[in-house]
Amino acid sequence: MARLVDVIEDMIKEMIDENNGIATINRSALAEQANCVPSQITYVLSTRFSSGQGYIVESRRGGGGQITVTRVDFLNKFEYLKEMIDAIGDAVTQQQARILLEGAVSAGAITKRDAIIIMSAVSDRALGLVETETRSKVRARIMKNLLLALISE
Amino acid sequence: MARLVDVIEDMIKEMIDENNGIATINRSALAEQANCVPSQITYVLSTRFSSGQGYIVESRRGGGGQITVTRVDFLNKFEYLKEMIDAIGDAVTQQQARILLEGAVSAGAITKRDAIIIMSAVSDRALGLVETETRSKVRARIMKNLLLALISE
DNA sequence: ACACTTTGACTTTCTTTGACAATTAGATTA
DNA sequence: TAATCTAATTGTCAAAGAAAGTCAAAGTGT
Repeated sequence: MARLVDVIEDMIKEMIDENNGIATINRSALAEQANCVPSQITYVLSTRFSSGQGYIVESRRGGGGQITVTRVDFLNKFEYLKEMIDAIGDAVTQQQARILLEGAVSAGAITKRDAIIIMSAVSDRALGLVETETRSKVRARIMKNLLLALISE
Repeated sequence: MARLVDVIEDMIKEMIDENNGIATINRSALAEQANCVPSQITYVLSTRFSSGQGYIVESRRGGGGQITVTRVDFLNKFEYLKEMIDAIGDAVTQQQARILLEGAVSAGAITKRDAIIIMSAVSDRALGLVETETRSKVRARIMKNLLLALISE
């Protein structure tokens, strides 16, 4: 028979998958669903969802309390940004920049906020004073610097 | 079910938003609206609108008494960034940019992280391809765009 | 034998409620 | 006018309620 820990682990992972990388758990409700005591959930969380395993677990006690489990993918994020920097290369147009940033957001590599910030720095409006011949090159350079700053922080 | 505290917190924040950063509250009326005892309002105020969270709460008892909640952080931040944009003007050197950003961080107007990001976009390294005569002007333009993006987010 | 699971009693934290106290503006009275 | 009363407000505090956390003892599988 499958071990309880495994059952619960799967349940939580499924919740995470179904919900964009974030599961919001009501401990006692989940315990009831899995037919076990609430502290079992705590046990699974601490043995299978540690930060070393790529998860962030936050919780609140008291009325309306809850546990949230977030899956973070540092490696992928890092890889993604590196590839993005490659893709930018020596020059990038405003359109290309926008597309790259949108892709990064939906891949979860950067936040929407950061995308907006970066876009505001490399828009044609921001770079209006740069001659059109070099503009795409300047844009590429700024954008790569911004992405590197995001990575190494 | 949504927590009562959260509901009330949102109600108050909405009032603040709708009214220029200042909410004037009648405790018992708000309690009735939220379907709770008046002291619940007091509880929310003390746990969610402390000065550490950027709010000033003042009150008066007795006939015609009331509670006012003022948001300070956002206003100050906003003002600070506006002045910063003024200070940048048409042109700004790398040194000046760094000093302005450090000031903004210690004033709490922007986070250290954002300062690093902005600096990475306006450093001489990022703007290396821009001719030296126009570089300070380009830098000013990018920096102002970035700050505006921060403000309006 | 050992490491890992499962259970449950007890603890800690946060929220909700209600009774009672303090304060104030305005009306009433001496 | 000055003092007093009254009604309208907010403040305080402790108890009850609603989660999640801890830890040690008992159970299981290899």
